[in-house]
Amino acid sequence: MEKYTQALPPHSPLHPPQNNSEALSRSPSLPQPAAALSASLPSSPTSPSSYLHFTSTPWASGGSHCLSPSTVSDQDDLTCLSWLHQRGNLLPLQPLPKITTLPQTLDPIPVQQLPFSPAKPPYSFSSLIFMAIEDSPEKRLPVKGIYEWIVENFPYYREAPGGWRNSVRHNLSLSKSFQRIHRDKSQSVGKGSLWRVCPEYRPALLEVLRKTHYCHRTNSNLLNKPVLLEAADNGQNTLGETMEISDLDSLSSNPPCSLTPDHEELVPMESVELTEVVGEDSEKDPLADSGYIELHYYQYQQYQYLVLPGDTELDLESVEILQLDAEAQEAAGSLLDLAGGNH
DNA sequence: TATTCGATAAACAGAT
DNA sequence: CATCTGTTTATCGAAT
Repeated sequence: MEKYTQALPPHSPLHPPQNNSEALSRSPSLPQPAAALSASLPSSPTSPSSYLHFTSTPWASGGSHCLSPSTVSDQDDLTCLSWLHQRGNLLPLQPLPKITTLPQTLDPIPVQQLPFSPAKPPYSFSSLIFMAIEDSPEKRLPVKGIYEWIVENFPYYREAPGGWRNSVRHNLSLSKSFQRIHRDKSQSVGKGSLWRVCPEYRPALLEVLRKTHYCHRTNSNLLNKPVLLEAADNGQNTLGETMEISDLDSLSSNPPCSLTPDHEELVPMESVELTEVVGEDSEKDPLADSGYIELHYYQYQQYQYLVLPGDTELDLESVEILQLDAEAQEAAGSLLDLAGGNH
């Protein structure tokens, strides 16, 4: 099944069923980060003067990813690794277009001009909203921004009846995973509030995404838009068998998420250097644009995880998860502190 | 078979 | 006034 190569704490959202790797197994109290990190991170920690900027695509720009200057508020998330796209020395990634197979026009494409109808994405609305918000520079979006992100990244919704927008709003209101944030009236542009992901539900949302991805993959690039489109084109049921992952309710007993300030900033992780994370076909999906496919880096409780792709495949089936111990955290700039240190 | 969950529709109120 | 946003309720189908 899934290839995890380390030992996660009992409360890990990605606790592996088995196959703990001794080489990557970590105890928070046993510093040995170099070996752990070097297992998947070729280079070792170096200059603290280099920092990784956690940034992402401005939701309204519709343009390329991760090109906007980083601000403090841009860097508040541990899961978005869009900064990877900013650093040519880290990844052989270039800023990727959001949609490589569809014209990025503002005008909707008439259905009759499309060679086929895009297949409905397998993701639940919660996942779509999650991706949209996480792909925003400040990890918060207005409803309209969520709409636009979904339409931009999933052509299905470009043509779908408008009811899905109602579903988005319904999901935002109903789901505990999302928080409504009142806008600063002095700077408010547009109606409504901003929405963000409740930090405590982020691991679960990530897990849902990961499982959804895994369950629907037929190749290593399941989520690539071309695959989605080709599947629809060929009438293949590449994404047909939906498997709903509903583990969010397992968190329903958790204390209500707090409105702690976003984590942010610059994280010294010069050591992170990845190669071979992208195949020759660099067409990306929205998850990949946000770093979900290539790599996750997030905090859960007192632990932090660095989820790396496997040797060559860029899919979540073959990721490796590294639990960063205290020393690694220090080398990485103490992300615990950045995360608020409330765990 | 009952329950759960997600999707969908609809109604409504408030804000812009 | 129209539109958008947010909430709530209800229903349905699929999965468990």
